[in-house]
Amino acid sequence: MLTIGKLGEAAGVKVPTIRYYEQIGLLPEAERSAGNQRLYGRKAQERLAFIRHARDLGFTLEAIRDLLSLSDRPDQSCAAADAIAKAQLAEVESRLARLTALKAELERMVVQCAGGKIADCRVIEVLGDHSLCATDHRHPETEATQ
Amino acid sequence: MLTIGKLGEAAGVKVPTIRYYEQIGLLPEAERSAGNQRLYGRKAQERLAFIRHARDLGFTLEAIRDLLSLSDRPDQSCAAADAIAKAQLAEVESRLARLTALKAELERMVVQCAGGKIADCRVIEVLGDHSLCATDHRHPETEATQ
DNA sequence: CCTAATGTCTCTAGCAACTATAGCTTCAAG
DNA sequence: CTTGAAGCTATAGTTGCTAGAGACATTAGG
Ligand SMILES: [Zn+2]
Ligand SMILES: [Zn+2]
Ligand SMILES: [Zn+2]
Ligand SMILES: [Zn+2]
Repeated sequence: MLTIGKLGEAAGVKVPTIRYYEQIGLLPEAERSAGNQRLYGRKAQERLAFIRHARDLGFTLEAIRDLLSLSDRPDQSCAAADAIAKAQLAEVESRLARLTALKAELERMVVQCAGGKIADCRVIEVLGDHSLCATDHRHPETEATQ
Repeated sequence: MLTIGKLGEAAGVKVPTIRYYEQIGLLPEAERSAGNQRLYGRKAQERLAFIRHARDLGFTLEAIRDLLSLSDRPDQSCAAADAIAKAQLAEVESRLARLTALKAELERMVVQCAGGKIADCRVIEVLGDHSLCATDHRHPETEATQ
């Protein structure tokens, strides 16, 4: 059995984060020692590694909660799990597209500035006027509504 | 002079967001009408457009605060402004690199799953074991939402 | 001129996913 | 046996908003 510190070290997760995961019900309540300290076995370790890995891949805690409860029912179809992964892939792809546009725009700004006074700074100028931009990089949420 | 609603419409910023920007000192306190409602002129409109555009390009409010105070001093060198833009570009580039690795890993997961029971699901399997991954996508830099 | 509908006001609380602090108790090494 | 690290709980802070409650202001229609 591991203490919370050892578990965190093993999984690459900070101690307060583990307690936070327990608090929100992502990890079950840990066993306690005689002195009221949390103790973890192999199962908890695997569960935390799963969470950590999914977080690294950008899944939200809500998605991870669903994936975990799916993984607890090995006999069922994996369609739901695959759908969550596909949604996450789509999310990553859309962020990638947006960031690519952002990068292009930022590069343009930075390259075009000759480096003089603020009054002539291309960075400041472009920030004040989107029509100087080459791409439409506006935020999806705000461009769709209103 | 515009009311807060008209200003928000013009700039593509929601009304509570404008009040929030004032509250945190990003926008100056607005003039008020006889009935205590906020009124905005051309200068405020430009400032808000600047903020909106910089947000769209992924700058933090803190960076925008600095950029705004720089843009208020047109005689000074623009080196500081350029540095902020370059830092933002670097940030975007590093997020792009990470997201690219994530995308590859998610694609692999999704493609490899044959779609049967959870017990055989490649998605669940890979999430539980990073050593099944082809790339090292770890190290979670702050996953800012954009 | 009155009324109804919308717009605006302040204030508070909530969202994700942690992170940090304070003030304790428990544990392990020397 | 003492000391310092590690653990405990509870609360508050982070970023950039967003949502709600309950009251006041403004505007369009009849
Ligand atoms: Zn410049
Ligand atoms: Zn632009
Ligand atoms: Zn599957
Ligand atoms: Zn991995």
